[in-house]
Amino acid sequence: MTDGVTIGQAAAFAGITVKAVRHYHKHGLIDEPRRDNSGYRRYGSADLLRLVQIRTLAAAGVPLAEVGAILDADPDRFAAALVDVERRLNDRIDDLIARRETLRRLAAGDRALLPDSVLAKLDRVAADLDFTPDDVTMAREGLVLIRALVPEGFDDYVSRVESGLDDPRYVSLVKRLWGAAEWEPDDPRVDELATAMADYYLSHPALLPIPAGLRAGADGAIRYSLLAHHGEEQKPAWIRLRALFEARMRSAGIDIV
Amino acid sequence: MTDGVTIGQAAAFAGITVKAVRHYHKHGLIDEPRRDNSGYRRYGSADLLRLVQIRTLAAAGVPLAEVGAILDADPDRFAAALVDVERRLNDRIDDLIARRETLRRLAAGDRALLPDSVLAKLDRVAADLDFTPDDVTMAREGLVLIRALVPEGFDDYVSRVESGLDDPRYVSLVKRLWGAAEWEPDDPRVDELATAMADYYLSHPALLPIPAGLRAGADGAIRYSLLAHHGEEQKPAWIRLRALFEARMRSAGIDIV
DNA sequence: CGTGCACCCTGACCTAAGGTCAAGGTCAAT
DNA sequence: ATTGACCTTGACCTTAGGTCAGGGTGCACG
Repeated sequence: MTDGVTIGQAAAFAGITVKAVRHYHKHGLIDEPRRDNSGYRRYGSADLLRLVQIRTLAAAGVPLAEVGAILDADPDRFAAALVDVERRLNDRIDDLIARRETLRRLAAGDRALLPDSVLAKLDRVAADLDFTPDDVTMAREGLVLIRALVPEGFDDYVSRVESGLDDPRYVSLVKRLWGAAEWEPDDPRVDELATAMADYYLSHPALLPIPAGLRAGADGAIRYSLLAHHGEEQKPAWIRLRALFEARMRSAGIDIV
Repeated sequence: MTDGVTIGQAAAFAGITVKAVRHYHKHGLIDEPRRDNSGYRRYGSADLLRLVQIRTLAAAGVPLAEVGAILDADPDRFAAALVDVERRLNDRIDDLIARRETLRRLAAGDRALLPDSVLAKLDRVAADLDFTPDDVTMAREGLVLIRALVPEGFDDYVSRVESGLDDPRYVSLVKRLWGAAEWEPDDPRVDELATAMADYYLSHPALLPIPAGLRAGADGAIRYSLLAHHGEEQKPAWIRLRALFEARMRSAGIDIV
C-alpha cells in the first residue's frame, strides 16, 4: 500500500515541473514529504494543496523568498499580504500597458518621444518642403535629440522655427539646406549656402536655431556638438557646410562653439 | 574638442543604467563607440537613439538576443517584428490579469479552484449543517482534490451528493461524520457510525461517494487513497472510522481499495 | 529472465539581464 | 594636493528554475 503520489504526479497536479517542486523544497517553501522504501518522495493531499498555493503566489510575481512567509502567516497577515501582492501585480500590469503604448509609437517611427502637436507640425512642414521619408526621419531624430538634451528649451525652439517658417526667405534656406544633403562636399553651392545662412541668422538673431538654454551649463558645448554632428555620417556636404557656417558666424563675433 | 557624451550621460539619456549599456555592448546590440584619449567611451547622437530603441524593445519584454535582429531588420520585417512583439506583450498582460483573478480567489480561501455554483452550494450546506469555518475549509479542500484528481467525475460527484442531501437520513449521517472529528478514536460511536454509513451506502449504491471514474485507470487506488486520507492528521477518529467503514463494505462484497 | 522505457535520485553546471564589488585610472574643483 | 564623482576591466552574485551526467527503481513485453 504505497501511500501518496510521486513527485511527477504532484507536479502535474499543481501544473508545475518536477524541478520546480524540488526547488521549492530546497528553499523551504514546502517540507520534504515522506520517502517510500526506494527513496522516492511521496506526497499527500495537504502537500498538493500547498503546491497549488505556492504556484498561485509565484505566478502572481511574488518572489519565492516571500511566498513561504505569506503562506505561513496568520489569517490577518495573510490577507494583508495578498492585498499587497495584488497591488504590485496591478502596478506591473499598468507598467506593461504603458510600455505597449510606447511600443506602438516606436512602430510608427521614433514618434514615441515627441508630443503629438510637434509631430503634426513636422508632417505639415515635410509636405510643404517635399521631404523624403528619410529626411523626415532625420528631422525627427534631431527633434528627439533636442528634446532629450535641452528639455527646457524644446518648446521655445519649436515655436521659433515655426514662426521662422512664415518667412519665405527662411523656407528657401531650409529647402536648400536639405537639398545640400545630396551635394558633394566640394560643391561651390555649399559655400554660397553657408554665407546665405550666416547672413540670415545675423539679421534674425532671435532665430538662432540652437536655443540659448543649450549652451547654458557646463556640458552645453557637448550637447551642441552632439546635435550639430547628428546625421553628418550620411551627409558629407553638411560637414563642410557646418564648418563654413560656424566660421562665418565666428567672424561676425558670434561664438557658436 | 572632446566629442560625444560619456557612458553615464548616455545611460541617463536613455533612462537605463551604465551597466546595462555595457551589457548591450557585450551582446552586440550596439557597437562600441569611439574611445577618447583616456579610454572613456564617447557616444554620439546615433548611439543615443539606438539606446532608446533598445530600451523600448527590452522594456516590452523582447529578449535581448532578438532585439539586435529586430532593430537591424529592413522596414518591412521591422514592422512585422513589432506587431509580433505587441502580440506577445498583450498575451503577457492578459496572463497577468488572469493571475490577478486567481489571486483574488485565493484571498477568499481556496475558492480559486472550484466553480462558483459549487461554492454557493457548499456555503448553503455548511449553514444547514452548522459547519465551523475549519470544517468548511476542509470540505473545500476535499472538493478541490476531487476536482483535481478526477476532473471528469467532479460534476457527477457534486450532483450525487446534492441529491443525497434531500434525504434526512443522509443529512444526519453527514452531521455525525463531521461531529466525529471531535471524538476520540476509541469512542464507541465510531463503530456505530461506520456501521450506519455502510448500511446506508449499501442501500443506496448510486450514492457511493467516490464516483466510478476515480477507480478507473491504473492510479485509481492512489487517487482514492489520497482523498480518503485527506484531513486525517487533524482528525484521529476518522482514521479508525474509515478503516471500519471499508471493512464493512468489503465484507458486503464491495471492494473499495 | 532480461530488456526497454518511464520514472526517480543527487549534484554540478547553465541561463537572462543585469547588480555588486574590487582595484585602479581620470577629471574638475577646492 | 586631495576629494569626490566619474570611468575602466574583471570576477562573482542574483532569480527561478533548466539541463546534463551518472545511477537506481518499477513495470510491462517478449
